[in-house]
Amino acid sequence: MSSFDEHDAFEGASLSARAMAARPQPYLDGLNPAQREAVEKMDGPVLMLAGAGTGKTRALTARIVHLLNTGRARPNEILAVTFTNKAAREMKNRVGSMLGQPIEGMPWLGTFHAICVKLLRRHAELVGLKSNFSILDMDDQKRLLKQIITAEGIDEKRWPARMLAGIIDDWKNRALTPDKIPAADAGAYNHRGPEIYAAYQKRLLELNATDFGDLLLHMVTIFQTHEDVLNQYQRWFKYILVDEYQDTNVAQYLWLRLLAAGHKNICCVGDDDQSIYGWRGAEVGNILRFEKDFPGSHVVRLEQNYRSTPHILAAASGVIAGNQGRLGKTLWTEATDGEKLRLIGHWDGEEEARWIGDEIESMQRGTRGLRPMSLDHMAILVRASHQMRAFEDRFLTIGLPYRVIGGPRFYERLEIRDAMAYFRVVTSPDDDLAFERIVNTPKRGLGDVAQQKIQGMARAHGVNLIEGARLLLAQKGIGGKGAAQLKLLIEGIDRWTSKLHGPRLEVQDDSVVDDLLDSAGPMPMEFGPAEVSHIELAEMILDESGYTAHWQNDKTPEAPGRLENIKELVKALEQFENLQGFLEHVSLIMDNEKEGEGEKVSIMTLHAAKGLEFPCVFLPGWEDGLFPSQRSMDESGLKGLEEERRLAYVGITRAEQICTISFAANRRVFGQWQNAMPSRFIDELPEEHVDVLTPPGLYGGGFGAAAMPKSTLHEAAAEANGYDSPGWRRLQARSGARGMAQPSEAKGVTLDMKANSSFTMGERVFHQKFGYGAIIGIEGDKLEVAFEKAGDKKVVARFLTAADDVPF
DNA sequence: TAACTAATCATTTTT
DNA sequence: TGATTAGTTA
Repeated sequence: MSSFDEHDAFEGASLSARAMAARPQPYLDGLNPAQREAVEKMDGPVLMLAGAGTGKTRALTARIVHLLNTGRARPNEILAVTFTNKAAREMKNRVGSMLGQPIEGMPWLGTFHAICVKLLRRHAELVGLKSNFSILDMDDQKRLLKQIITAEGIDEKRWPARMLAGIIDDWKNRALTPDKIPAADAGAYNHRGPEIYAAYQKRLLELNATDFGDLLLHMVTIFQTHEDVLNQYQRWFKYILVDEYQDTNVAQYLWLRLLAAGHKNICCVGDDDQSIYGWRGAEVGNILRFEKDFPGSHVVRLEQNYRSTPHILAAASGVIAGNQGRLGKTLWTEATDGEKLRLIGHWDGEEEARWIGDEIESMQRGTRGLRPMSLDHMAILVRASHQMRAFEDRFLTIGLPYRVIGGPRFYERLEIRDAMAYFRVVTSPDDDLAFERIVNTPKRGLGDVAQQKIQGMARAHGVNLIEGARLLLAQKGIGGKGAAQLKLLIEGIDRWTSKLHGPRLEVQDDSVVDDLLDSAGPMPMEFGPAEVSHIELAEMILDESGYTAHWQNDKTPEAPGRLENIKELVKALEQFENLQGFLEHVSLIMDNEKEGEGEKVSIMTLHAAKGLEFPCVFLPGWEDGLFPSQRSMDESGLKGLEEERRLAYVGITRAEQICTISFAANRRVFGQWQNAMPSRFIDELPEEHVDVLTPPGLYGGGFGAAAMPKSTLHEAAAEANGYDSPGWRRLQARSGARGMAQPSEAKGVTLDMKANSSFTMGERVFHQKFGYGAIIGIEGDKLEVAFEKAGDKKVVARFLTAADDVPF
């Protein structure tokens, strides 16, 4: 470590390569042979096949450090691409700590999207954009498409904008510009797809905007049509590293291949068994084809697992073995002990949630001779986000702290999007979508009619909406209150825009692209420093527009929270140099990693769980149709099923020590009760690595000690297609006898007796739905209770029980 | 123009 | 079932 302090690794680029090689290489210590091979094989294409939990990130970061340390590349000559911002951040941190100093000098470590934005800002004019283009989110994208569809007179009921957005995204993922749509796709969207796609792209250019897919697509187009530009970057990026290569789509693949064609030093890391984003264009084929695509490549397999017990690995391997056409890996571990996977069936989804809640609480306490486990070490991984609700409901009721990962995102909230739209209007005046959003927010008396007039004027003169509004005012095309308000708004926008920049400077000569490549900054400076800080400007915009006041005057209960969020937004600005930088950051940051205090159980989707690990993992909802998802199977057939199976593999391999799989016979879907068979993946679990748990009994395990016979798994597995195995039917019948006879409030009935005994003021009580609370009023058998989570409620005594007697 | 009511639709997964 | 959206009415 300290050796790096003595000789600065970056400045050392001037030293001879040999001197560099002589440097100590502590980061190589402790790598296993495969990892070490992946680090030291620096030249030529390398495919690092890294199974779950095999120390992939460690190898990847060591490789970067090794490249730097041996003088093969300067920090800014390494292109390191990840999929998520989180992964990028983590890599940055780990490289930094391995080097013993922060890495300011790696401007090209980031997500595909972030790197493409940076590139596209520099070459925007090559595709008809200005470098201050906006990045539309999916909502804007949909609104724009809707406008186009409506203008085309298409029945939006039959051909929804959503569907069109999906089709266009798909084309962009496949790097297809409107002129390259294959004949096979001509029929898309009622045969109008290609044509409307073209119109959409045209409109985006007019708005000086891109959508997500464009960021990559435009860069691929530029590379394909401007050899000089491509050559510069090919020469510049001496080494390329790609994380999660199995998740790349065609556009990303092309982008990488174009860039790697120079030095051919590309190292792709991935795991074909963890490819779970096929639905959004990822091509497992990319990783499967690697050796063909990059001749002379070297393949390294990381197979030693440092995460899970042998039982968990064996179970995961057993499941994934059902897939065809894998590159093949055999995970192994030095660990010996550990519990088998646990499998349990439930009557319905609520019972499943209840059981898992109980289980979590008892693990937290420490049961069965196990040490108490922190809630932070437990996670519930679901297939679809709607499954989360059952757990949230239950955990709220029993007061179990939880955190939802990947839930509604901060930047998707109404007030945040509004505020951002104001900023966008100022930084990118052509962004009509942003203007539309704010023109009547807060209410300015500018309704549909007025907005139509502005639109019409803008279209007639071929200008943006702001100019359109200006013309409309000048021609007195609008009157009354609205006119005055609109005038105020336009004046405001002018004022804010003028404060955005300082005086204009001489524009730099952009002849030296290499200089640009060196810098991490977004753009060459064209303006001097602004007189007002961007933070002050933001506050000014929000105040003067009346947006802040709008929420201050709002009396709905959520208004204070929204104001709070806006405050937070402004605070977040501090970390950026200007509004543009901030907007860009926000549009690319999709994660919401707010670490609340206190330990909490994590709830997330299987997709969100990729790359994470927990000592204890619950995998609920393993029912055919839900998981594997019916939709996946319908849409993509065997491919879909295999992706679902990989999802199962990802889920199981998240667990370090304890993995509990469960399923329910009945579940409410859209308010409708539906029943389902246990997932076919359950049958694929190797029996010898699974313990089948007893379904929870009524009144403290009354259903006898006889566990659901172990033969269930076996029997079900034996019947290749059938799920009405005797064992399952038995379970169903049993649970049914209980569940049907005494529906949801079975426990409540027993409680009634106790509930009738009198409560006293201040007593701590428990309610099935509202959770814990204290008695604050008594009127006969009606009690007023201040619930901790649900607030004050009047409740009939029979629904309450003393908190000490809390059931199950 | 804005607030209310009815109808519809959705549940995969996200940079 | 619940949220969002379109359409209707005041």
